[in-house]
Amino acid sequence: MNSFQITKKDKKTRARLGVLTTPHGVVNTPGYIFVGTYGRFLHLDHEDLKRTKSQIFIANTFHLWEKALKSKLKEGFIHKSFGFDIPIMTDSGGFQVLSLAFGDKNKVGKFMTGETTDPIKRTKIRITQKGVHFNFKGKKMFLGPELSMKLQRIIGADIIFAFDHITSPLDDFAYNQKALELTNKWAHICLKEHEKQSRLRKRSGEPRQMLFGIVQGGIYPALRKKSAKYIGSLPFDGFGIGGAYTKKQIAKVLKLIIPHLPEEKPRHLLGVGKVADIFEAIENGIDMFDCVIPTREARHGRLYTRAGYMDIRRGAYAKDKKVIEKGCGCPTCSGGISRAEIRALIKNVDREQNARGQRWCLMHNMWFFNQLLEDIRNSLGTSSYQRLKTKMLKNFPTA
RNA sequence: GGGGCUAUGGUGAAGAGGUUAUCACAGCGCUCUGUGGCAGCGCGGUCACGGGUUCGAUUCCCGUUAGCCCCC
Repeated sequence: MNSFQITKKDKKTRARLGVLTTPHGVVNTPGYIFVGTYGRFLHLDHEDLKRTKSQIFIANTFHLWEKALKSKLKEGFIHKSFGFDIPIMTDSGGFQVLSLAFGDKNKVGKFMTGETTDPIKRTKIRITQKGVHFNFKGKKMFLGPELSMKLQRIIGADIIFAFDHITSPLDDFAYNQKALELTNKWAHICLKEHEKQSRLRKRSGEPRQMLFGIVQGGIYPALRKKSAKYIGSLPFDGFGIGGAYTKKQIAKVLKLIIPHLPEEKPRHLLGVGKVADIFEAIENGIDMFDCVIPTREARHGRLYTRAGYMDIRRGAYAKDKKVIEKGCGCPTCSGGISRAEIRALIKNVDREQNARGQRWCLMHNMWFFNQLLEDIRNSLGTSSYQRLKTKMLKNFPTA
């Protein structure tokens, strides 16, 4: 029921085309994975999502934790409770609890944008061999590999991730080395617990979930290489590449680790997906990636067109009767919804009106990225791929 | 014709005799990378004009102009 077939390999790069099959359908790769943290997309219903050509999405264990435990749905919680019948994956929650310590003040998140070089002080969380203790909304909580596997089994996505230890770009080699040891240890615990959970699922007739291991190692080549070799040798169904980076380091990291991962298994780049990143990742052998950018920016009124960004809130669009992008096949543009109409809605302080505006923006951006990926898949290995890449990099200069 | 009130960035407002004049909305620009939501950050003003009081006025006084209101 679960499988990954590589259908074509590019001769010049590490790029490949593939088909990932899950119990809820297939995913053509390389594919874009939108982030629906709470198991759904704000302002979009199931039909809306389908109309954006979305093949799959990713939700989050940390955010679904409580709801899943309270749910009376014993099997297939995530698909049943939100009514989506496409493939879904869940992140382990590791990133969420560990990045609590990164802190906003340092401007250190997944990417470092601040100037600071002060090391991270993890005062808000306590990391042990078993997992992460942290405070959340005034409550003492704990999440670790074993619990994450249990939760992800209950949530019931088609693909789940191992619980890993992400580091910050500000962590030194020694810290990254220690963190990597934990990630490796936790990988074993996840595999073991996953087998246990899979037997439970089998007993109730549920299909096996694919488990992806995660490569870490920060910005240190030696650690990345070591991590890729080690995690790649374990019996995971696929691999995620995790971590926080300074800008422009993703490509270097990918070049280093991809050769050490099993060719026949899918590779997922976690949390990265600006336009330029897409090409970089695919050419380095990535099959899928998730990113909040398309949906978050849509909610903020930044729309994507082949000619570049467009902030629909600008006054210039107040009386613009044109659609966002001529010839675009998205539900918004093909439905003839004008720029002026979308602008008026998204600028409206009324919650419902605003939500309607966000819905048009979301569907457009999601379509844009799905269509871009489809075009990439169709053109890979030909000169039109290069033309597409050149054009896109020119029109989306900000990484 | 007489009397009153007001005059602060694009708009609506706040403000105090003395360092970088406040807020909201609009405008413009930037940002968003393992996301919940009308986002965040930044840039636009010398406070109608002329004169006076004062060490010093956008803030006090007079006049001009404009707008609003009342009376004849």
